[in-house]
Amino acid sequence: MVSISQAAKMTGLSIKSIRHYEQIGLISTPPRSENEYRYYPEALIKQLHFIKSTKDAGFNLKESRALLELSEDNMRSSADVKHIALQKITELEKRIKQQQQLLKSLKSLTQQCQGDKQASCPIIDAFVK
Amino acid sequence: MVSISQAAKMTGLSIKSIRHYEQIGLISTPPRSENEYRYYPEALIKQLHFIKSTKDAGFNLKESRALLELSEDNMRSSADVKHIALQKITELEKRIKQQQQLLKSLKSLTQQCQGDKQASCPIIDAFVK
DNA sequence: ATTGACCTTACCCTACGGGTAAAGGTTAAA
DNA sequence: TTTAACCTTTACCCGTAGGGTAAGGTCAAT
Repeated sequence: MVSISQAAKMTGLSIKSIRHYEQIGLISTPPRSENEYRYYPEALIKQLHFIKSTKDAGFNLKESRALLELSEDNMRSSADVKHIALQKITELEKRIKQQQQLLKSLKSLTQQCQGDKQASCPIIDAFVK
Repeated sequence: MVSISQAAKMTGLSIKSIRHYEQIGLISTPPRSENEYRYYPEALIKQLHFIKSTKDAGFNLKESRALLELSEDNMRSSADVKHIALQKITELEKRIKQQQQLLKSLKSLTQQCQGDKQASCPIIDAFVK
């Protein structure tokens, strides 16, 4: 009979997030006590743990949903899981490269900038062009 | 007398974005013709160009706003600009590191996964724990 | 006169909750 | 018994940076 705040503490999620996941149908509907308070049986805590893990691994809620469904599907093939992971890897690699590019040009501009009281600034100049 | 679609083409922004920037007060209010169509004088096109450049450099609209204000401030000190750039650099470095961590663990998990018809999958196992 | 391309406002949608309100429940101590 | 402290509920608005779409006004050419 764990309450939502206890579930939050146990899983590392916020109360807000837990209710949000319920609202979008990501997790099963928790039973309610007489006073309408949600409570969370084992199975639900496990779902929440799972979601937290996938989130920590960089997946968004849509991907977390797919992974959760796969995790609960005894007939799944590991190929399907691997596919999702590989997509995320590709995405991460692309994003990282982009950001490294940005970082590089930003660093270069910043090094050229005096950073003093003068108004002249190569960073601004680069954006005005 | 360039129209909004012409302004969009000239700057590489979307029409939607241009109207959005106006709505949030990021750029000056464009004058309207008799039929209420917006049109964009030189000065506005320059602002839009500037915003596009800062966006491309990885800044968000709040930061773009600050940079645009600095760019139009003759009394600015380049130190203020450099400060914003340095913050962004720190942020980018942090994000890149995080994502590299995620990428690493995801790659490791994925390599352990057979990716066949079997259900057993170390990726799922990692999330269940 | 009609078509197609353009413009307008207005509304809903995204992801992931944070913040807050207003209302009510539970528990333990004074 | 009351009170305080803490818990829960629903419900709304806020942020990012616009995308999508509807419904309608305008313009130039056919």
